[in-house]
Amino acid sequence: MQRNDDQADAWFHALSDRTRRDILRRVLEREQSVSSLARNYPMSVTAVQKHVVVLERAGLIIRRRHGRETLTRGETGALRSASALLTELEAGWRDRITRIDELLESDAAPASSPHGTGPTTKE
Amino acid sequence: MQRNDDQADAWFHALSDRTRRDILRRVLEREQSVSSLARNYPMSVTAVQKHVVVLERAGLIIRRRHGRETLTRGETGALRSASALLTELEAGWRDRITRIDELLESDAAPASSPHGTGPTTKE
DNA sequence: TGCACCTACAACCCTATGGTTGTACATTTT
DNA sequence: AAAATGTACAACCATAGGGTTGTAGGTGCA
Repeated sequence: MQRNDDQADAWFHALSDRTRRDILRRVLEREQSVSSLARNYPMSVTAVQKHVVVLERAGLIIRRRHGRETLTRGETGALRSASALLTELEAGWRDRITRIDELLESDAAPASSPHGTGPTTKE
Repeated sequence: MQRNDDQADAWFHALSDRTRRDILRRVLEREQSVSSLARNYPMSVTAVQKHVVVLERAGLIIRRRHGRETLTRGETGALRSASALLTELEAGWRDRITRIDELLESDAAPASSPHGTGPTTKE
């Protein structure tokens, strides 16, 4: 149950930055390398690379090595789950929200959760 | 168009904190005062009050004065819009995303947008 | 009137976040 | 082989974020 909160924290934090949302938009359309993505923004490649890492940790994208470049593609499953979570929140299905993992039909591996201990919010 | 990004920034930032998501969950069920909300969390009333303000600025909740207390209730319209945005993102309706305002059929007044200038992300 | 309660807000602290530059290394290309 | 490209990562900086305490004012009630 704590794990779901971590997951949601990561999702929404990743989505709270417009650059990251734009990156996500692009890699949902087609797989792209970091440097090709970076050309679209007024910031360093490193900055974009960091954004990509954040998206990856949140499970919103998947990266694979291809030669010297790292191709990135969007992970629609996680996005769908995030959307579903909001719908559940609105609907008040409080106790069903624990089942987020089952919503992920894709192979999205959430990777590590860098987010530390938050408030105990449990009830 | 910039306004939509501000709106989305506010939405997802507000949702990125588990305490705020929990507060939102509660006030979607029933209208509550700040101090009554605060009793559920291991933090000061002031901290909770700040969270409530963040949610309000994001347009996710609405507050009204009732005597000495400030009652808070959830705003389902904004939540629905945020969910719709994710769906659009996933579907790749890139140019339709500009219409967020129309998605808000409710009377959700987005209030002020304290979020400053971000990256130019436009394309 | 007096006291308790609810809220608001300023000031402060520490950590997280988004950005930078610089270095290092693997892969392509010439 | 040499140069260019793509990534990764460490170190650093400034600001935003989440928390605290303290002060102050409005409302309810004995």
